[in-house]
Amino acid sequence: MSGRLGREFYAVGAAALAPRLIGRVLVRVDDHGVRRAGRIVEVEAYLGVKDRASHAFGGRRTARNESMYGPPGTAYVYFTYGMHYCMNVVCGREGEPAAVLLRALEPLEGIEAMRAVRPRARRDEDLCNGPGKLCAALGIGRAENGLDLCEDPRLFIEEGAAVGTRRRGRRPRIGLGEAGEWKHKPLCWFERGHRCVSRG
DNA sequence: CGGCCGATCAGCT
DNA sequence: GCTGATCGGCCGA
Repeated sequence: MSGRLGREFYAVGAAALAPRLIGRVLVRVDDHGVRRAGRIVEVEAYLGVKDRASHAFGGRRTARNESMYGPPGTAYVYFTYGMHYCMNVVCGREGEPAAVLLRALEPLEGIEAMRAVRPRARRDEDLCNGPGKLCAALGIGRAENGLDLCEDPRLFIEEGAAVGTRRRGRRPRIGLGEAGEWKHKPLCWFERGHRCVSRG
């Protein structure tokens, strides 16, 4: 049993936090008190107002991305493509909208509960190998947007075991449109060779 | 395995 | 009216 990550862990820039999240464990305690958890194996950093690929580019602030402006350790969950949710961990200083997108998990606990809500995923490694999939599997949606990962009993991240540099890969972020120079910056980190990474 | 496409809505022009 | 930090079904090689 390992402890919950605290405020100071999240109070760094997105490019510093992102690789440190690899190997940690995202925990969701659902309405029935059932724990669903997964080891973080793929993340992306969104650096803030200067990052053209970020929802907060240029200081953009709307109802959707409001939680990006909250304190470090806030969950930023947004709705996209008319049907999927994606979860970010807000980081840096409060008021500066930086965040790390959680892209893939290795399912560890509550796998039956995950299967129940994602019946089409045949193999365990297909339950959480994408940002929309992991939110669906863990039951993370609109109601979880803005939760404080440092305090809330329903959603938090445990220390787990950080993955060392040798076992980490790094590449450009996935799924961006034309974000200029920002499209190609290597701001996606993943655990090398892990079967649950969304793309090799 | 890779490419195309539809689902469906918030935000922007 | 178009695009998107996506997914899964269907198609062809």
